[in-house]
Amino acid sequence: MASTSSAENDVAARLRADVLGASLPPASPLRLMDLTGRYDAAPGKVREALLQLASEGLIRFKPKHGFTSLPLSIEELWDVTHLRIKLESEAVTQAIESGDEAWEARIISALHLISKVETRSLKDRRALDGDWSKKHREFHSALLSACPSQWTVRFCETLSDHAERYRRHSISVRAHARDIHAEHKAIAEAVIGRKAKLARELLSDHYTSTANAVAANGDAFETLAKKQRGRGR
Amino acid sequence: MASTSSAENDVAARLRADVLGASLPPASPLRLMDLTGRYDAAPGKVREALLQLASEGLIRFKPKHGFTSLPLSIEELWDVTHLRIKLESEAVTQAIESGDEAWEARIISALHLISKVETRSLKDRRALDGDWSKKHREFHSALLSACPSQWTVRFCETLSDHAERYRRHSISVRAHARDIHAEHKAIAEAVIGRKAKLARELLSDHYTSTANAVAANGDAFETLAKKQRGRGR
DNA sequence: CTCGATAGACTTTTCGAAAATTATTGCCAT
DNA sequence: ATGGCAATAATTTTCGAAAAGTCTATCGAG
Repeated sequence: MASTSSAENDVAARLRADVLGASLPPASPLRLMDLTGRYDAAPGKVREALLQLASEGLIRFKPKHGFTSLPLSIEELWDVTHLRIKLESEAVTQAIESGDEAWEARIISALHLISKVETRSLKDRRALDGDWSKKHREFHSALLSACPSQWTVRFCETLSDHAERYRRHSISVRAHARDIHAEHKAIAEAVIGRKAKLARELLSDHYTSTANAVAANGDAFETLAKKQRGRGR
Repeated sequence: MASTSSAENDVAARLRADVLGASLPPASPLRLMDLTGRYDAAPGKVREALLQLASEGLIRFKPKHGFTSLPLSIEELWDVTHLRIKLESEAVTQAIESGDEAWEARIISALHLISKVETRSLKDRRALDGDWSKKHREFHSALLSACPSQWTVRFCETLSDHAERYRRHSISVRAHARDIHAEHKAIAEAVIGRKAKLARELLSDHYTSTANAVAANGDAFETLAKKQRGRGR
């Protein structure tokens, strides 16, 4: 979360991208030796990366039984979504109160970069998901970057990761790209215009409709999870 | 947080107790080899424990420079306190809505155990801090144990750890023992009586007055922190 | 006397094989 | 057939020495 300095710990970063990016099936065991092969790293290094992800709640760890990816559940989806709305609304309100021009510039910059990726994705329509997700994350992070409460933004980032895991597991991000971009633009304008109440409402709608879209495909992963669970025991 | 299975990983538990219990000075480097001696464990094991604490934000980690304990700052104290009030109020409200008899029993049980420790501390007045803190933590945990939002509970526990770090660094917990016990009793009664609004107010007062007591001694650790910081660079 | 570079000491980090633990398979008795 | 038991296989965990990196102190030049 705060400790991965990008170039430093490559394995942890790639592993996280795979967990978040739905490259790994949910609720399945993550065998240490498979991963040493997959990432070409020493067992100890992989173990360290796995432990780090476990501490963020992205995977589960049972002391002598190894690691497993988490199942997806509709209840947790809504838990994450509701809490995220609550915390992020608060964070944005505080950011609006104490944000300066540099903060506004960061938001506009991030919004621009998202739209760049989106236009690019019209031509080259595969595998932009990772790129788009990164810019999307940075946009929401920019919104919160003027919030004086470090703990609030930290929790928001954690929830953001988990929300992304659900999003990437169920829907193709490009599916509703146009709508989403309009929403982002509206949010950015409300925030920079210092309209806290409007911003909160837009943010709430934004996350709620995303969660609804995920939940619509939710039956799929619910049954999948059950199947996996049944096999596991 | 969730991954330490008590007896399993001894070093991490002891290290955490020392960080929370103010046995280690704030804002000072945690040298790997010192700790291997202190806990009589292999370097790798200590490193693992250190990384775990770093992921919880209890210590800082710079990739090739090792670990340092965190400084104490009044701003962070209030950040933790305010967010904790917000989240824990919400969690208690939800717990009140959906708690059953077993939940009520857990609260009463935990309250009883606290008072036991407090009466015991009248005779044997030293080194009960660790024991009292443990029971105190369990009481607040019991309050939240019927909250259906796992994420809210998890964040509350993280904040609870950090609040304890501040408390233990500045004031002797027994100092206001009688007042605190009355507060706990009042909170328990409000919660079990399903008076959500009252419970929220009491909880808020409880944490605010603790934070005030810590902040009153705050000048001490602020100057200490400055001295350490000046020496460090 | 100040500044910069180089050598040395000290810390952290990595790696891979050995050890401990758990899961699986095949077998025998009931 | 079924249920328990033992041996085997697979996997995780540990350990310590070697390697890479960082900080400090000394020495020489300007």
